[in-house]
Amino acid sequence: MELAAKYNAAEVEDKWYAYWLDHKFFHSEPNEKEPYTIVIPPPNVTGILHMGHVLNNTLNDVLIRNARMHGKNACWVPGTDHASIATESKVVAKLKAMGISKEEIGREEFLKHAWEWKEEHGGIILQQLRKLGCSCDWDRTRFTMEPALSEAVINTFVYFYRKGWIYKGVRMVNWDPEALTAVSDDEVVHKDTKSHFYHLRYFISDGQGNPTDKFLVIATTRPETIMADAAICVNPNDERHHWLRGKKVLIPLINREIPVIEDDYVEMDFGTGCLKVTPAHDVHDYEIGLRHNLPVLEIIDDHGKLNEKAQILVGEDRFVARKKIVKMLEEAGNLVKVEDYTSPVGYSERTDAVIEPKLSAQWFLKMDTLAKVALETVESGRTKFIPERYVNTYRHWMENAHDWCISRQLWWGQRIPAYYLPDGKFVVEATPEAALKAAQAICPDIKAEDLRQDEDVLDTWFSSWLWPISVFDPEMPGHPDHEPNKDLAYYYPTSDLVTGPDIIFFWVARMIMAGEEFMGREPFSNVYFTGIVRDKIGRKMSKTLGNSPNPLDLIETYGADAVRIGMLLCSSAGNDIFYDEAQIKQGAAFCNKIWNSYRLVKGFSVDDSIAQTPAAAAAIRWFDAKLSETVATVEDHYRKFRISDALMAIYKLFWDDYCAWYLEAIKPAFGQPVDRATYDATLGYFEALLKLIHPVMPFITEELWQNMEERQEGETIMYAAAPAVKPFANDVLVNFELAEEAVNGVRGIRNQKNIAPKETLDLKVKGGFPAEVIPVIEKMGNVKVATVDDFGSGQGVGFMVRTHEMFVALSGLVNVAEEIAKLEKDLAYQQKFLAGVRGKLANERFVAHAPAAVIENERKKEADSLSKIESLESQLNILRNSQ
RNA sequence: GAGGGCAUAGCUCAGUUGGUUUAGAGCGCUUGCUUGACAGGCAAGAGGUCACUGGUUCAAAUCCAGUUGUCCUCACCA
Repeated sequence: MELAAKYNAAEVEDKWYAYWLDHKFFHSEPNEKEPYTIVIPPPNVTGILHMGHVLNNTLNDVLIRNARMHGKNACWVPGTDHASIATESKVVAKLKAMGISKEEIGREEFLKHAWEWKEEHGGIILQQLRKLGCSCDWDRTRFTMEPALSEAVINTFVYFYRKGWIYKGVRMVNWDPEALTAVSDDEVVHKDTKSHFYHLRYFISDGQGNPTDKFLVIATTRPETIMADAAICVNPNDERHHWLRGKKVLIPLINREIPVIEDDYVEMDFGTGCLKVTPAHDVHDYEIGLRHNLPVLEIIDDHGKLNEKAQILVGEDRFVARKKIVKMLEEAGNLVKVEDYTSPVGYSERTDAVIEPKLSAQWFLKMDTLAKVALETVESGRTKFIPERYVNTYRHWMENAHDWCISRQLWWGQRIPAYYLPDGKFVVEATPEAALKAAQAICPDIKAEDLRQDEDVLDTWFSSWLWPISVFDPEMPGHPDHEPNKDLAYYYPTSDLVTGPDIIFFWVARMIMAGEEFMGREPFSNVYFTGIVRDKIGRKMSKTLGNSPNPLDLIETYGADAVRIGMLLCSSAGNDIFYDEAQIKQGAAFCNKIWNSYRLVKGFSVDDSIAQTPAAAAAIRWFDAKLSETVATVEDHYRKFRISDALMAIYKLFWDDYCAWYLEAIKPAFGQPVDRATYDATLGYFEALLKLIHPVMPFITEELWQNMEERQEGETIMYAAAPAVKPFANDVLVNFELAEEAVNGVRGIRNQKNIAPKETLDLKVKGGFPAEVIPVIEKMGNVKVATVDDFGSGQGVGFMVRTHEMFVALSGLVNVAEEIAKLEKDLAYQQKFLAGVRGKLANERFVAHAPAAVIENERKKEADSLSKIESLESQLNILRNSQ
């Protein structure tokens, strides 16, 4: 096959991806082989690919392809997440643009729109993953809201309800006034926000609802909530306020009378020591209210606007109301002062709206047992975290886990299977039919139309926590007695999970809980936490900053292999990634290097009749060992999830060892053919290199592998066996390194003296140097080597390769005074070094305490140093005599 | 406020349980090369008081304590 002069990534990538798909190479079925399983962290169904996905899925693909080439039955299950809040708000926005509100059209109509949206946008991100080269088993693609998986979720709800771990309760929840739903504690982001501390004067009531001239001062950041005040609270130990005992005060502007109460919760030295208690609109106030039996008066509605119970400013948004009421308070003489104040305020993770604490009826799942078990899973090491330090974070959360608020006031999601009877009682059943039956057991006359299903849906994480189970066997969850089906029995537990640390609680922890609860064991053996992708100067990638490149543009420009390399190059586990396009360029350059190294070899003409050169023989002996050594290193890196180190080891093997040394050593002179043995060995090494790098660069490796010889239809590098480690002699490596250093020495001298590489030099080497690599030195250094006992008195420059002395003969080019100065400097250093080593060896305590190997090493240093000094002195003598 | 991570070359990072002289790599930088696959290349080179202070040890980038800087997680005071 002819090979293009340049690598055309776009063409090659589409061709081979289609080929892989056609042959179903990504598809896995249970068989007798050992499984290697990954479930994808399901991206939001409406999402589009960003750099974080690129990093995550490249890592996943590297692991899965590597496992496949190591003979495992590799299965990577893809899919998407219905992402209830994110998707619902997108659909709401779309409808809004069309002038439609969701309340107007109702639940069923809205869901139709949502499904339409899903059908239209849902597949995009999965298509984009194909561009990246991801070898997902697309036949197994799942969606968290597809019927089977939804059923699993509902069954799970029923299961926990029957177990008594799900309960409905009125709680203070985090209300998102924009999305109009409660969100869990974990979905609230606290941000320091500039606001004001308003000091307000509350007058003491005379008992008839009239103000006296006495007053107290409270400090608040939320003056718009004073109409909902139920009491003023002080610390019982605060003597400054004892005079207030039993008194009542009047809420400014509306003059409603409220009591002064005492509670330890109030800090004496914060603010004025007086706290206004607003049970309906603050979590702590709610608790104080419970302790003191205070009435709860809600004055803010679901949209964050004041309602009629506020009496004033009705219908105003809470923030507008704040501004207005401050003015009113000032005019009424209740405003003492305003301070600037910065305090943490909760925002909704999804909509960025300020969270409003709100009292409402929600469903909760008890966490205590689940968390305890899941903590043990990780502490025992049955699931390992990489990097390990995330175990600390995990433990902290697990030990403080609150019950999980699982209901959401949304429509896009699995609807809670609770059915209310007209009298307010409810039953929990998986289907309306079962619910009717259950209801009739309570109240025999009841009919289907009398039952009303709960309006709320379940938190998205309540479906994704089943992911490693439900993708294989959707019937499994909720039926603990159910025998796992064939797939689940084979693929569960999965092997590795690659995800970001930001969802360690949302998702990872909860999958472990579900895994332990339903399967009795961990859902995965290893969790690899990636870092967050940041830009070059460390900022998070974001749409608003515009610092996030479109991965598809990058793939188009540089090729998917280059993008994959670029992301992997500087991605050690758990460290944030500083994205820089230069890394992708480096990846593209590497593709180019691989391509051209193959073009060189392909261009050789082979002559079966000629013998192998000694240089080629030495190079082959060496590269054989070097390859094995590197493969061992790479495998070790993979085992430890040091993916970027594995990549770098292969990169250097390919570029430095194979291209710069091996190919140069075996390359025939221009116009000359190469012998058969060398040619075959070279192609063999090239194929091994392709296999080694294939998990990282799937496309170019397939292209070249297919080009190397006529392959059968259905053959692929994807299933080629990874190069194995063969035993090798270490001295083969050491001897070649000596040759490299000798060549480097000669090149250094050329550079220094401005001698053209073409000019052949005479190199004298003292006896004892390994003879087998001398042809390599001659070829690579363009020198004629003579092994001698003595360098004689000719002009030239000496240097040392470890303990071996070398001498390049040069006439007329040597500045004797300069050389002498250089040698003297080296000599001085060696003498100082020797003194250091001898000092150490003279130290009795060192000799007494240090292990024998360390002392032995010091003695070797001493001997080497002595020999170097001797050599330097003899060279100096020669030079001095020549003057 | 509580807990945790990190601090090594201009940048991004290794440094495998303390022991090779002068602490490594990739990129970048400097210098020189139409070296017959590749200028997306080749060759040579410069560049680091291992954040600071103290301690343990025969021996510390590595272990311990403190300081400073930085990042993250959790909680949150009205």
